[in-house]
Amino acid sequence: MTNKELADLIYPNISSDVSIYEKKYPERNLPEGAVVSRFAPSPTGYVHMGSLLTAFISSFVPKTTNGVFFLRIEDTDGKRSIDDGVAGIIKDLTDFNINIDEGALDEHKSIGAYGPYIQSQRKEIYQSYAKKLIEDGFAYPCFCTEEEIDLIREKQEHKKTRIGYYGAWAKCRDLSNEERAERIKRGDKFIIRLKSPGVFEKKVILNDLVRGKIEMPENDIDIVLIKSDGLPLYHFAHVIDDYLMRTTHVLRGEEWISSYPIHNQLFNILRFKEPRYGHLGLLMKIDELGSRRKLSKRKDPEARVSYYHEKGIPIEAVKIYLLTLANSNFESWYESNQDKPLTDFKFDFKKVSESGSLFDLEKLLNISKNYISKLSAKDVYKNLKQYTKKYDKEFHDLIEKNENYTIDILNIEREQKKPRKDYSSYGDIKNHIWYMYDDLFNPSLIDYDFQNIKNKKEITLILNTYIEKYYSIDDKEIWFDNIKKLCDELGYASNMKEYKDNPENYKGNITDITTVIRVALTTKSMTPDLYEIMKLLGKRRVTERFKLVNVE
RNA sequence: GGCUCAUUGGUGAAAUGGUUUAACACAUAGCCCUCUCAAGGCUACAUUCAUGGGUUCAAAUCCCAUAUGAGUCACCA
Repeated sequence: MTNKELADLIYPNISSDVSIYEKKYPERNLPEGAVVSRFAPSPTGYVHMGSLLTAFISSFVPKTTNGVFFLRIEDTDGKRSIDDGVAGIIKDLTDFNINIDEGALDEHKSIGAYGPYIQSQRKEIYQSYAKKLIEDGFAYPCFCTEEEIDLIREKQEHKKTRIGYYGAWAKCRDLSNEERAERIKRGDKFIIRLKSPGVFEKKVILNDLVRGKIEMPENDIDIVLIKSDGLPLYHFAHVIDDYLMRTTHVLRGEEWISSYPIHNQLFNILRFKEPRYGHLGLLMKIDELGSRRKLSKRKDPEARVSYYHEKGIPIEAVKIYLLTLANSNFESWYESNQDKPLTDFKFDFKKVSESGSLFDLEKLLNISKNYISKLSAKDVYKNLKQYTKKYDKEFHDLIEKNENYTIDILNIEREQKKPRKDYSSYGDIKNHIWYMYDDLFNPSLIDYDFQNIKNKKEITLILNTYIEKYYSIDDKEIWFDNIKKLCDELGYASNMKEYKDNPENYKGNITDITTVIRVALTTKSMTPDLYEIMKLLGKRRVTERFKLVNVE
């Protein structure tokens, strides 16, 4: 019995003429140096930050080279796929402004001429190539059960030899076609395995975009090509898809390095042009015991893309952070090109970190702080409104009701060469400005702490004297002069240098006085510029809040 | 266990055989400025690049061994 006859028996309704696919998906007509890259996740739930990083880089490079970035859904494992998985991925991507040129839009729709972009819809293509491989003697049906495979592994472990289905261990490899046909006709379950021509002692070299040359043994394992459900395994699907979709650059996590020999072998056997590979370091985190480990979706909230939305960390800041992790020369580039779009940055694979980066939330927050500080108050307001609409409805309604007032608050010490950097995220803003709103200002719940001045009578005296004789908010200098006069009248030093020289001459100094006023107005001893706050509060509210203190 | 990769300060890292007594950024500490805070300015923070050998006039940079960490060895991706 010939291979062809066997192949026809296995796939009677599939054509092994793969040239139709070659014609259907021709080489792309793109300018010299254009990169075609892709993001190929499984729909297993929300996107991991590490995946987002590779997705981001994958989308970034085509943009700077006039190439194509596409999305392919790898759902060949029915057990892992979840409902709405595709929608979740697309949402995470669009939330991070990662736009695809081609690919799946949802379970049924897609854009681009190289589809379908969902692997479960490409079954026939894979089977067609599998059939061809059987005809050419590079693949065969394997009837081993799970138990038999386990047994082989046990024996190998016992003998301390390499584990896997290869060489003499591959029981079904040397079955005769007659025997194969007989078992198929008998209805035995089977899968399609590669008849690997590899020799373990020989080496293959991966010329990695980020790591340079890596030498590995050839693959000699008869890996599974097609599972018993008729769908391909990752390796087979990857090779066929990225060839047919004319991918030029495959960017993926470093966990894939060790399967490169398989991919290389498959590309050779199928006579496909191999794409370039870039293996990115994994995102790490220090765990409770002080050792490094992979950032885990299950254990670490910050591994989830949704975490940043909940916190209100600007997408742009996360992108900037991701780029600083991804490319070591990005940070200095950004430093001097803040006004330019991120896509102007020339991404360099050689500048990609080879070891896994520690994910540093602190640094991200700092980047976020800087980023927010450079926005206009109006933009901050807009983003804050959008954020609170979803995560803090009460505050959302409040700032919407007081739009201009809120913008004024957000503008405090903003329009200057070195703006304040108070807010590390939109979720953080309320903590900084809640006291500006009467609705949130509930001093009955709070203990005032006036710091140095503890005497209630003295506090009342300061506040009363101030409001009666020295209150003024027309001009910052006059305002400050008045505070100084208040100090002089009550026996506090209005000049700090003088106070430092002769502290015994005074009851205290100007900072004690401003602290009393500040705490009375805000309950906090640390706030932005007091003058600005009073100006926005206005005399009515200042008086009211002073009275609240007096009541005590 | 086999194979593979990695290892520079608290963190991200630069440097790829010689202007390095290791850049820059975050964090930390101190000082200055100052109505508080934040910001900003200044200063401090690895005599040393996991350890041990070797090559070289010269090594964080090349080689070997050891240690540690990571990844991978599925009809998962």
